[in-house]
Amino acid sequence: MSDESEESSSKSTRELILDEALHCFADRGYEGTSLNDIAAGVGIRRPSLLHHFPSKEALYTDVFEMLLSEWLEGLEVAMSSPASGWDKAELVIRAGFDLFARTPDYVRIMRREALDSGVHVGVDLSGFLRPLFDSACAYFTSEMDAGHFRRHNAQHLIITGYGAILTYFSDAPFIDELLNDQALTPENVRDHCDHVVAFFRAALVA
Amino acid sequence: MSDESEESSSKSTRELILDEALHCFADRGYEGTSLNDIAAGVGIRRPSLLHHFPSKEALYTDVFEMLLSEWLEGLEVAMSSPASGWDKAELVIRAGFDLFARTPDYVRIMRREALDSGVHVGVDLSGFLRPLFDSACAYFTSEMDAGHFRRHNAQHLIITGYGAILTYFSDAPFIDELLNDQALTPENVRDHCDHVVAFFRAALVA
DNA sequence: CGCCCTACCTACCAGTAGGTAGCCAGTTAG
DNA sequence: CTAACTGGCTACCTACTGGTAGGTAGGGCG
Repeated sequence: MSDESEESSSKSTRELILDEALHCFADRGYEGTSLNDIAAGVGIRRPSLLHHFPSKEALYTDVFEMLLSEWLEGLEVAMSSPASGWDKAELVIRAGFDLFARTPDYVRIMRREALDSGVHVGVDLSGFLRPLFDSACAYFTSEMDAGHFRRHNAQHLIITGYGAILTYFSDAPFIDELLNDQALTPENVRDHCDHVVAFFRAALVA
Repeated sequence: MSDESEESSSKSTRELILDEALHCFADRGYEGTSLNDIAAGVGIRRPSLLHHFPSKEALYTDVFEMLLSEWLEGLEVAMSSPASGWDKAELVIRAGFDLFARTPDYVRIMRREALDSGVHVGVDLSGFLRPLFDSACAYFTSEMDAGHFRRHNAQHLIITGYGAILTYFSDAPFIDELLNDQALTPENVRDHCDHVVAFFRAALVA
């Protein structure tokens, strides 16, 4: 906390605002977050915040584009790996877990956006993600055609995986309560990742 | 629509308010929904709405208790079935799909509540669901001990299933865009249910 | 020195939120 | 017939929202 809220020296005010906004929007949603909340978290007044961003919506859009660029980068790297067969699927799953564990706030914002069907964000969310989705579909389809994976509908498969993986991070507070444990500790994330990998392997690899 | 917003004869105003509130809260969240929105949807003014419910929070809590009682009833019936082995697991999955397909608004409210870690609702969410969770855990553990299912960590397994199934309904608007199709048509729900059943069967049954 | 610019501030705006007070029509009970 | 209750309404309150206007301290620079 101390190196986040006070060190104006290392991070610019603009970056501090983006960080705080990310956290607030993830925690309480777009409507539940006021510009006063964000400004107070940074230690400035609302008008000063609006000096750096023209409007609440623009700030949110900037936060969301930060998210998309980080996700696209992280996932494309894993998905373009030269591995094949189950190795590649496992690599992508583990890369996703690493990525999401590093940025759980992003996951929660994405979830909220999916629930709101992209009302707040100006960018075309599904347009951004469809290339990833299509390439994953193509991969699974070709691997199933080659007989490396059991036959499943590739689109349904990816949606199932998307839900299974993202939920662990987006619903972490709820899972905490259900398990009486911290879902997002490194060892619990690793355990759950291992489980998901083993589960999907059992379902896909004959 | 017509038999929902106007038929004061068949449904009491109180019930009409609960229905409209359910829909609004599911669609735009607690903070994103104003009492004016709900009242307008029912065709009355805000003060008249507050004649039936003492406050926004009380209204929300009532909606949520409606949800919980319906879910508990629906799922407990399926889970207490005398079936065993994979048959019972499939029965519960299909019951869940039926239940969620019938009440997608409930799913979205539950998702929002999990994201907000139960800030708005007075009831103890995880306390309500823990019995279901524990009994599901016990079931899978005993089936795995008996060698009917492949060995997985039961808690992780259920969280994975919870995420995989709920997401299809909570993120339906987003999935619509991704697939260029309506996720919640009866045939698409059935297709996805069949996929999830086959997928989990492949993962669990040796 | 004056000039501009950045980054902050206080004070204010209009609009809207949730909630309350009190009035009024219709129905029902005594 | 009247009293009480129900379920609406208008009018109002306070608190807070996103956003703007205008002012100021201080740094860099010709």
